[in-house]
Amino acid sequence: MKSEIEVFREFTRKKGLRNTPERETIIKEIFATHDHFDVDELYLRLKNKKKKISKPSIYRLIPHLLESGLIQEAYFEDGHFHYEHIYGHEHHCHLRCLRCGKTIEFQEKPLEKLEGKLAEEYDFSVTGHKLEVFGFCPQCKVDPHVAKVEDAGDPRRQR
Amino acid sequence: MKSEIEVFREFTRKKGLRNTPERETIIKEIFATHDHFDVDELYLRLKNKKKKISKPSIYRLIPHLLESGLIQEAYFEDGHFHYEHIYGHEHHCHLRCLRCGKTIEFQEKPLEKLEGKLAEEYDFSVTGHKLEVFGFCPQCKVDPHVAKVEDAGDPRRQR
DNA sequence: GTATGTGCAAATCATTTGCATTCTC
DNA sequence: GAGAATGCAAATGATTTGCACATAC
Repeated sequence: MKSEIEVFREFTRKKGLRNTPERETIIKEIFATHDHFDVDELYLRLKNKKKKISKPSIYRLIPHLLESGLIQEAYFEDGHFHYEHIYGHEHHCHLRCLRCGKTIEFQEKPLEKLEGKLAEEYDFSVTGHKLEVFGFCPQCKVDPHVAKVEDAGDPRRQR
Repeated sequence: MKSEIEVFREFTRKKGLRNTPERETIIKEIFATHDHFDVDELYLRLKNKKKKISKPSIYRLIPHLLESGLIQEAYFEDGHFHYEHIYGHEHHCHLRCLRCGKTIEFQEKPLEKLEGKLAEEYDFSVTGHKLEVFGFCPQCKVDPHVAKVEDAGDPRRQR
């Protein structure tokens, strides 16, 4: 199986883009953990490792990583997107509490049948999907009608 | 079936929130069309109708509408969320082009089995879901490797 | 050699917040 | 009458952009 770096090199070659050491450093860092990441956190991780990468370089790379299929948006929280790398890894979906914002990951059977149907019907080349299921977590559903809980914060706070 | 206004009144009563004419005006406007909406567009629609509603009032209402199940995030594009009202309407999912951002709505069979399983497994009270399928549209997949198309813009531009 | 990428600083712009006032319950 | 909600103006903070320089192809 090709490494993520190789996949990206191929992608840039095909698209007439350029690969750079900065980009490879960012990609390696993204794939260095199994966790989600967001731009700021990724920037800090790189900074801690004494890599001199600017935030704009990260922001400018993300659309390419999305398009190349290496990463995917996972969810939007705390005012910004969180991403997950999907190349070579099981992709997971998210169960989120509408009240406190708590997020749980779960695996679900691939929606391959649906993807195939959509590909045919709309003539799309389908590459993946994102599924979020909403509801109320055990704590928040207990008494969903109390005016004030020790608010864990709005699911959509900040920015 | 209760009207959306009634649903919201009940919600505020149960939660110890307050209902106001401004909020009812906003809710009515949201349900006045079948389309998606975003905050700015909604604000302008109200403005055109000579309703004096401020943007912060809309922003402050949205978390309540999400929690009450009247609306749901549809997708994030052009730097902000787009919402859809789901109360009393068929909810639809989205098929999006990773290249040009084109978005197509489609109906899918309810993922009820999955929702039930998640509810049980995680003790959640599940209220809905959001499914986005990604890929490349007929135009963009034709020659996905050309460096430049008459860019319809980045899917994730602006902010 | 040319066009693309980088870092920096400044600009954007959606969203949030402080505050004085108004209004629901 | 107390606590919420409103509008306004100002603040916040993620993302984008202009620019001069560096560098991949």
